[in-house]
Amino acid sequence: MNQLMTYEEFQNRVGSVILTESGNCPVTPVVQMLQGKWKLQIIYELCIQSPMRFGELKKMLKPITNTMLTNALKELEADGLVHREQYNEIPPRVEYSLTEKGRDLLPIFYAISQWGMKYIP
Amino acid sequence: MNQLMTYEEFQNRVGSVILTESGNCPVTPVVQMLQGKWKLQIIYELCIQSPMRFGELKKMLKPITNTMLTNALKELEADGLVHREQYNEIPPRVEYSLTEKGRDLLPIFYAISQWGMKYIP
DNA sequence: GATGTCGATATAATTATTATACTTAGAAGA
DNA sequence: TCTTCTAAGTATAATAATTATATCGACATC
Repeated sequence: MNQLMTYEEFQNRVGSVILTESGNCPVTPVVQMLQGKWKLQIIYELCIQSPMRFGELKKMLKPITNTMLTNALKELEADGLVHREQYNEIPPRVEYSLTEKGRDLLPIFYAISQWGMKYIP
Repeated sequence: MNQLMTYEEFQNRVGSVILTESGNCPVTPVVQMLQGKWKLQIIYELCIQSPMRFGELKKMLKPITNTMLTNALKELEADGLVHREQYNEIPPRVEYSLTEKGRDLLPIFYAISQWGMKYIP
């Protein structure tokens, strides 16, 4: 079982438990990492445009609060998905961008958007 | 823009806003539909094995509570992703399975598992 | 001076999730 | 008969996550 497994192989094997080389589930921890009301949406915005300032992200995710955006970005940075670049200007400027690890989540959004294209009216 | 868009086309276009034919975002509503601490994990379990009884699901998702499993399954059913089949026996037996709409989420889990294979130690 | 900017932080109020106990109708065992 | 057990929930209260609102800091502009 490796990362070159095709979708057809995945389909055939998903009936049994799929594990990484070290015996872990490759799905559950990722789902947990992306858990939280805003994380996926933040990452998707950064897929569309990157880098993005704090205020731009806030505008795109409109009803989000400062608290949640700050906390989510901190956790995404801690997980290595997002890079934070701070410029020492007044008023402050902070830019967020996806790391390679974060950009590698793009296929997930492709799959989501394919589903959405099919089922969202 | 249609659902036959390849991943390469998606990659090239994700820099601009991607929309369904009716002008909606095909990602955000799906993300919101799958929001909540347990929904993705429940669907993944049902990808692995289906149908599954309430108690089996509960065992697989171990620390989940009755309340959350019940509520999440109700919402997944309301969204047409999960089918609930109740048998009038004592003690009761209720089996949950994925609908076609639910099974079509499988590519999302494939993408997630590919990422997990690459990044989870 | 007074006001505005931007990326936060602080606090309290509201939801979401968890923990615990309980319900149901009958089967099986004592 | 009477108690115990089952499976799929429901009811209630406690805890955690999210939201609403106000504020900070250092400087620029009015």
